[in-house]
Amino acid sequence: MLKGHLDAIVLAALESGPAHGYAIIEAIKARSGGTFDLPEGTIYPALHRLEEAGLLSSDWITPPGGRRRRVYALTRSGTARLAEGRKAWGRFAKAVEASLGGGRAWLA
Amino acid sequence: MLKGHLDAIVLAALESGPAHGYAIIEAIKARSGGTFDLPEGTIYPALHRLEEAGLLSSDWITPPGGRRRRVYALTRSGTARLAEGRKAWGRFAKAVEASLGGGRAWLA
DNA sequence: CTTCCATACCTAGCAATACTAGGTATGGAA
DNA sequence: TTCCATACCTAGTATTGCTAGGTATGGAAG
Repeated sequence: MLKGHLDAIVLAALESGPAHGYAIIEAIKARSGGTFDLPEGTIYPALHRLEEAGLLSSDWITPPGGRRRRVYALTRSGTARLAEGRKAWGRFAKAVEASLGGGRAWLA
Repeated sequence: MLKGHLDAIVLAALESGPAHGYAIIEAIKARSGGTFDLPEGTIYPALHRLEEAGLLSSDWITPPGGRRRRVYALTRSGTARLAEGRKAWGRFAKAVEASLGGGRAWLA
C-alpha cells in the first residue's frame, strides 16, 4: 500500500526523463530499495488517471526492431504537482512522526 | 487523509494511558501540531475496528456529575501492534523518501 | 522449432480506508 | 433559554490500490 503517495512517486520517477510503464515499475522498485514492487494493475490505471488529470502526456513509440511502448512524460502541471507532493509528504511525515511520539527509536 | 497509518496513531495516543474518543481526537490534533484534525466519523469507527481486532478494550465510565464516556485502553496485542506500526512507518517513510529522490530539499 | 520467460500493455471488479453528512444527547455558559 | 462544546454513533460514499484475469511479442533454452 502506497497510502496516497503513489502519484508523487510516479511523477518523481519521470522527473529525470520520459519512460514507459514497465520501466516506471522497475525504476520505482529500484529507487525504493525493493520496497515498492508494484503490480501492473496499480501502475497502469494510475498512469491513465495522471494523464487524464493533465499531469502526464503520452506517446506510442515503436523502437526499431522492438514492440510498441507507451512513453509518458511530465507536463508542466505534473512538475508543479510533484513539487506540491514533496511538500505535502514533508508535512505529513512530520505530523506522523510527532503523533507516533516517543524517542524515535524506530527511525534508524 | 491518514493513508493507512491511522491505527498506529490512535494506538500511540493511548500509550500514555486510557482515554475516551473525544479526548483521543484532541490528543492527536495536539500531538500533530494541528495537522490531523480528525472528524468523529473517522475516529469512532476506527476505535470500534481496533477493539473488534482485540487491540483495544473499552469500558463505559460515568464520572461523578458527568456524562458517560467510553474509555479505551491498549491491550497487550495493541501494544505489540503499535511497535510493529512504528517499524512499518520507518520502512515506509524511508522508501518514500528514496523514491521521491532529489536533494531532500522538501525536508526542513 | 517449439516452448517458455521476460517484456509490455490493458481492464473489471473488489476490499479497505477515511471521509461526509446526518442523528442523538448533556452540561455549562451567555 | 438558547447556544456551544462535549460526547457518542452510523449509513453511505469517494478514492485508492489491489487481485485476477486477458492479450501479445521477442529472445533464449531445449
